[in-house]
Amino acid sequence: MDAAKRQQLEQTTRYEPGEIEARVFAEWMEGGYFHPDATGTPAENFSVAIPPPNVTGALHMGHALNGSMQDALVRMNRMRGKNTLWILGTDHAGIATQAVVEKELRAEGKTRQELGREAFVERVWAWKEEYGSRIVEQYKRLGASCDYERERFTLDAGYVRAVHKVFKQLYDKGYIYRDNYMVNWDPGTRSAISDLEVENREVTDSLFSIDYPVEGTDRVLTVATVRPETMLADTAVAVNPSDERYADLVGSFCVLPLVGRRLPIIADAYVDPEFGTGALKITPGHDPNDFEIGRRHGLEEIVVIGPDGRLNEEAGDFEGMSAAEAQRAVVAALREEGRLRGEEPYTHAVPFSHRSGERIEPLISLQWFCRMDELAEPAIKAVEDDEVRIAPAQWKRVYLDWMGEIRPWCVSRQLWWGHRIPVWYCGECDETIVAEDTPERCPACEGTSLRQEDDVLDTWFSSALWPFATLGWPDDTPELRAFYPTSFLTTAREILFLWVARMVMMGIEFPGDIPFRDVYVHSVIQARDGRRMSKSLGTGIDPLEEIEERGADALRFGLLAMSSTQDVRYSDAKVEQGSDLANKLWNASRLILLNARFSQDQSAANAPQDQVPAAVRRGTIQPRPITPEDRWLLSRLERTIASVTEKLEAFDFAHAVQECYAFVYGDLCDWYLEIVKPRLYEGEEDVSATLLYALERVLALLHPTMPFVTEEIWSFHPARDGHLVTHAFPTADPALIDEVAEAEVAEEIALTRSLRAWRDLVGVPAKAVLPAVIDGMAPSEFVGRLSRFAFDGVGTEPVASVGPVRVLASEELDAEAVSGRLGKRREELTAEIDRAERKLKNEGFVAKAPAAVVEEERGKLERYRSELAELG
RNA sequence: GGGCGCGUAGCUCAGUGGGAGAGCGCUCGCUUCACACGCGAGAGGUCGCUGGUUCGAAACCAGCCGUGCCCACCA
Repeated sequence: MDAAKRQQLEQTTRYEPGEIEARVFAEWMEGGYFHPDATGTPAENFSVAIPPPNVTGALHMGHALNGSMQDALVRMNRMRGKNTLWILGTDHAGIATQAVVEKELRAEGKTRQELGREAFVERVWAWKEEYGSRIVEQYKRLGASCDYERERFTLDAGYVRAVHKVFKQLYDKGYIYRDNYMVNWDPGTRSAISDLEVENREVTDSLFSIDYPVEGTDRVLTVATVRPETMLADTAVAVNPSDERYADLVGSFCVLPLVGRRLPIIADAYVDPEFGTGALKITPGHDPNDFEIGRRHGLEEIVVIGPDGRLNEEAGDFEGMSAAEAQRAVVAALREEGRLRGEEPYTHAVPFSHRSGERIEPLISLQWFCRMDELAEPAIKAVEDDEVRIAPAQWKRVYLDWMGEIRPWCVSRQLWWGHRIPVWYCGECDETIVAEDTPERCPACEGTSLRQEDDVLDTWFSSALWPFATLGWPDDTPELRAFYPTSFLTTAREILFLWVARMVMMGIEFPGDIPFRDVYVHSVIQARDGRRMSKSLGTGIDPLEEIEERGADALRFGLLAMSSTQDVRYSDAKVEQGSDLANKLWNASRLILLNARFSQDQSAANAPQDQVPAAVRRGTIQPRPITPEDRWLLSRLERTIASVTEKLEAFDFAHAVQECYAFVYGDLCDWYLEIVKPRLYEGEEDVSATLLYALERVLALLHPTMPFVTEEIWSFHPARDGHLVTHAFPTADPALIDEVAEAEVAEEIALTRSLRAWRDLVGVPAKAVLPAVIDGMAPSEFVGRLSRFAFDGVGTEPVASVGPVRVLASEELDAEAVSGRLGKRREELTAEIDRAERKLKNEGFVAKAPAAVVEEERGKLERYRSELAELG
């Protein structure tokens, strides 16, 4: 360490992340550590494809949590010498992005229709060029060690090729088809959306009962509906085939009020005879169930509500009204005709668009669909066989249940921004051409008047290709060979179906292998008050503000600490705990680095080689334990390394970081550093070596979760040889586990604590050193120093016992307080003895509990009794 | 309607069969030469309720109460 660095370290008594993070990140980028060569095999390498954020997005807590988890694993594996790739990029996010640009246009008083498709799409690209990399920059603030040189976008040229190839192959296999079918129509975006983009909400509507006269009789069938306006499109009335009340009417006709259309009365098992009157009006054009029934019975499909949510020319007098207006008008007309039998409040689940928030209008339209059964089959097997492992375990079940009932996927969207469907229609011979590249002429008639399909693909169609399209598929690239399948995916559970399942299906179908080995479904971080974090509710907490305030390491630590398996409220205290830890590390390091005596012969070029590849620099300083406390520290450290590693590998990030915290605060700082301070100040080389060794390992162990502070401290370490990012991740060394030293020092620590507690309870002045003698053992020097007792026996009468220690009378001691404390201790012991005795008198316990447990209880009783006897 | 969670200290959460834990907050004492974003010592829980299994239950089982999420085509 040169003089300037030493001075910097001496003067900086607090860790200040703000000044450091940007510089450290720039060093990493300059070093090219995040940009691996495409060499090796997927089995040897480690790779992760980031869930691509929307180009319109700003980093939110979900990203920050997700990113913290991925980065922890990515960094750990990189430090293990694996060729590690974390690929990132953004999603074109059809609806969201189109909405942002349309809003801009509106502010200028323009619409996209005025602009025209081509100009509009150009405009969106311009927007993307200007703002699209914002979120990528924000990931850097978090410290995410992505390969920023391999950034991808779901609409870049290579990606478009992949999408076209997939579409064509699925079409050629007969999975993709075009059909007039009932879809979830979102009047807000004026597009069809998939089942997964619909959310059901409880709504209270009116349930209307309407009389439909039966033709040729004076009977009526009373039907119930919450959507009376759709009656204009009714094409039948259905009853249950076993319903005797109506058996004689099946086959005859009703007359539709207001319209006069003849409606066949049909029998279908779907109808519940218990509900209402047991007669159901059938509207195949505007109800998914009725649609199914209609197809079963070959009913006419009439559509009265158009894509704009208004009634069309089929609606006669009601044309042009909105659905709500039409409802009022239809009800009024029915009432006038005396057909309205009743009206009552009715609460039920109603579909709403996840995208626009508007109520879904189910209607029949011409869309592109993808049949999923065949694709799902191997994707089910992959998860059943744990080729793709989903954790926590309950999500495996959820995945399999959903996949078992998978339905066709509506993949077309009536938008302009996105992958325009690679289908062309021939204007001359009606041929439909599906091609990867724009065709010159019709292959059937050689005609050249080809018109491309207007619709674009669902954004998730391209997202589904993410793990392999980003690696260059469909070309056989070095990246694909080195990094596919990827190793790990972490995701929020809400996109398990929307995204994860589809990647598994597409991965197996196209590159021919699963897209990732492990999926970890993480918990949701809620707002501080337990509500959802959401922009619209104003409950979001901005991770960048938190980074600004406490540092990226603090936020990362906090989020990981919060992320147990259950959903959890955002906790400022956990983030603060992270910044406390960073500061603690910084200051403990200052103590070590400014006082340790380092000489080159400590650096062990002959360090034992283990499994860490040569490409990774390994630890360079060897410890020199000479006391039990040294061996204790090293033993505790190795245990911590083993445990933290195990937790990280099991995606148990919360416990991993908490254990790091406990080791640094407890074992290292509260005890070991306090214990060895005298030796350190004397310049002892042995303890210096041990401390530098321990610090190196601690920094490496913590680097995956707190990369900035550890990298910065490492820059002051005398053994430093390059950045910490590529330093070897510590492997626990079982040779350093020392049970004897651990037990011995643990006992001395316990004694120190009880001596301190005793003094506090008796009210001894903090600085007073109390005379005492100790029976039977010669404790380490630190026990007396840290508890401020002098075990030299200089003093008068013993006045109290604390374990093996006899405290001697001195003027600092208040006799009354001492005897008070003594009495309290007697009470405690009596209670404990009573408890243990009762337990041991229980015959069932002695007979059935494991011998070790009984023995332990006997030992305790023994100890309590003898302590009580000593107190007199 | 089906499924999955959760209910533990004032707050946020750990803890899957052998004497209730962490962080924050609170109380008391310390400007001890790494750190006052610090150090030391404490107070504070009939572990939602009721039954059951067990020598032993916060943990396992059943029921109930409260609460959250996912899936679902009864108008």
